[in-house]
Amino acid sequence: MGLAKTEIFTDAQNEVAYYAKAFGHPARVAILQYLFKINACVCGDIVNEIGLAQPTISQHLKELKHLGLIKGNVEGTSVCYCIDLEKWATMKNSMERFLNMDLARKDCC
Amino acid sequence: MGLAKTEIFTDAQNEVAYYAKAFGHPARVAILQYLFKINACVCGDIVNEIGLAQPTISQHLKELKHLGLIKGNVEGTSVCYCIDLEKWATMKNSMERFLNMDLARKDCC
DNA sequence: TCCATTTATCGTAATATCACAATAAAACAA
DNA sequence: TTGTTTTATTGTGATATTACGATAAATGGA
Repeated sequence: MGLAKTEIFTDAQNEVAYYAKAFGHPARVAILQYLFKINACVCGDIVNEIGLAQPTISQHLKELKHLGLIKGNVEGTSVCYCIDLEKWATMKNSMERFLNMDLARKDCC
Repeated sequence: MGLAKTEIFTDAQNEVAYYAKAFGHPARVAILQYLFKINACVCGDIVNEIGLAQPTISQHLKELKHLGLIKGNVEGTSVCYCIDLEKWATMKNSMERFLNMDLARKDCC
């Protein structure tokens, strides 16, 4: 079906999956890293930085924007993207709660 | 194309994407949480715990096993799955390095 | 106004993912 | 051996993802 049965999972589980899915493509990982590196907000030279076509980058940016992890400010003919640090913190919280499951666990099998 | 251009990204970027992709489905998140919760290793009552058909669970388990995050021990007719804590730590390291990009960053835009 | 620049959107081809019914395979019990 | 239980595999339909050429839309400058 290509369609996950989100109804049967908890909000927390769906949230982890939701964010993780966004990081499930190296281009989006690279875009986020680049936006963090270039402290000042940067626009479409992301296309030059990453080796993908402009429509492809635009598509990835749209997904990240939809998640709320980045914001885009229109500046003349170009758009300046940057990380939404508040949202990043929220996401990080959710992901870390998941990743830290191992603390408090003993060995197995 | 439905095919990511992994060649143009760094190993670290691809690794984050690789793990994140696995967490990109709530069923796999739920399976891992369940395996952590049931400290003793657990077999196919994962199917009962999660509300998905047996072949579907088997498929998700296969992916997690392929990643190395879980191990399966055959015990008679059933298979006992458990978290591979060592691999989990490796994965966590990779993910946290990515998630902690924000430390050391100022505000933007 | 007309053109150049930049980004977004559309359309589409190739591939991947998700879910499950049907069935096979493996192991044990009677 | 025959049946039972448990898990894996196969096959398939529905949908999602990735990538990009072509084009539209927006803005500023000549």
